[in-house]
Amino acid sequence: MSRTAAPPAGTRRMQKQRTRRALLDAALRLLEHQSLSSLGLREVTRAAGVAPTAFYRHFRSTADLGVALVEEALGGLHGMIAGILAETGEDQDEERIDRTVDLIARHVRDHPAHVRFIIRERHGGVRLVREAIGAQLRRFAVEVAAEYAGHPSTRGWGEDDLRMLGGLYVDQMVMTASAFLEAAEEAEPGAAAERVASVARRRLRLINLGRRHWLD
Amino acid sequence: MSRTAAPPAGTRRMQKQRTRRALLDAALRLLEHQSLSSLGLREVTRAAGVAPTAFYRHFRSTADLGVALVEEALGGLHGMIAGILAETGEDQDEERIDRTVDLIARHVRDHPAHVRFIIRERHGGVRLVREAIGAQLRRFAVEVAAEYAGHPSTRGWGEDDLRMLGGLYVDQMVMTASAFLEAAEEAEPGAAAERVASVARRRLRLINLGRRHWLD
DNA sequence: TGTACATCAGTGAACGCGCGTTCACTGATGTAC
DNA sequence: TGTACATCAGTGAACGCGCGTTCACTGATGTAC
Repeated sequence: MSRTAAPPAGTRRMQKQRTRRALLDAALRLLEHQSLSSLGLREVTRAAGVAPTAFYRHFRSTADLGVALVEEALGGLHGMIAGILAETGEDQDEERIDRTVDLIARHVRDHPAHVRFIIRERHGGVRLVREAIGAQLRRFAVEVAAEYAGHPSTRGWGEDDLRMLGGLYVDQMVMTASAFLEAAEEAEPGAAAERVASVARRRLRLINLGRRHWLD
Repeated sequence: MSRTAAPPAGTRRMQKQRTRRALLDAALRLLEHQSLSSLGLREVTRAAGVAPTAFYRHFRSTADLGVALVEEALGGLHGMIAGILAETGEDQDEERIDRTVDLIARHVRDHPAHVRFIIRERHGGVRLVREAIGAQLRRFAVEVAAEYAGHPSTRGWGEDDLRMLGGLYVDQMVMTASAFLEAAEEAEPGAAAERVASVARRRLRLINLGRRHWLD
């Protein structure tokens, strides 16, 4: 182990990843109380503990960083949705509802900053980020629609109606996530979250009733 | 008509209102492409054609201006909702849906900047504005719930369920307004708007079906 | 293993610029008589 | 109606500050032999 021995391979790449992570984490923290369109490059690097110019080694702009956050926040979620829908059968609406709402609650609890970012920037002032989020949510809607396409409860539905249903479920999930986030800031977070969960379950129950009577 | 005659009463107040309007309009125009949390005071006064310091004669900050915009955008809408619900009877779901969706489409067409502002700042980075919007939307939800409380189709419903229903309708309307706004930016705005209207109508139809079977 | 050179993530100084806020002011409008 | 004073919406200069971006650099890591 001489002092001039070669360093372990990949050290440089790993260090770069660490700095990138620090930038993303700093941005997420700062975005709790402001919008992406007012997030400053110097602000982020200061919070991350690097020089302002280091930013450019990782992102071209804060908008570019925002697009990376969208991928990070939503890119890995596609499996999950299919998971819930596959695990519970067609005639277990209630169980599916409980699982879905629980999963959203847990996700918001575990990743509040990412969730807040998505909800805030979904209609925010940075076009590229708005479009990236929109594209991901449309993918979710298509996936949900595809899942229901094989179910007896939506037999005979047209393509358009299935896509309408998928979009309705996805929007409902996003609104539920948003409500859980707001609940966390109330006086009694636990009680507020339980109220949010109750409303979310009933909304889904009502939508499911509508789905089952769609072709009446 | 001497040159030193007294000016018409209220001239000063009217001129102040005109400047205030110019500031609000300039802000609305600038907010088409950015969020309130990145809107600058100097930016607004420049666009309004007044000195930066004139801003303080009207608002304490851009956040304060934002709260004024919320009141302007949503304050006058409370009558409209009750209007639709009162004009159409309980057994005219289809007509009520058509009227509602048409009214939203028209409102978005006539006041796109206000609608965009509300949708963008509903989850935006400025707390006071977020809370003002949330309070207004909760009022709408309560009003819709109160309207349905007297209807035979929701006889026997609990208070909680009625509020759940009101919130669901209001969220649906906001999402529809947002979709109309996005439609206006697509390649064929007319066709896109018709698609949005179609999806919105079917979503409301499905929710109405759920409502009618809630106590089955 | 050791050496010599190439790569490149992060640095620090410097720039011009627009920001929010303060202050004393101006001059038209409003009011009291 | 005319006069004298008060009010106050809008001005313009000045301030200190943080911004995004450029540039040449440093020194640890990577690579070829």
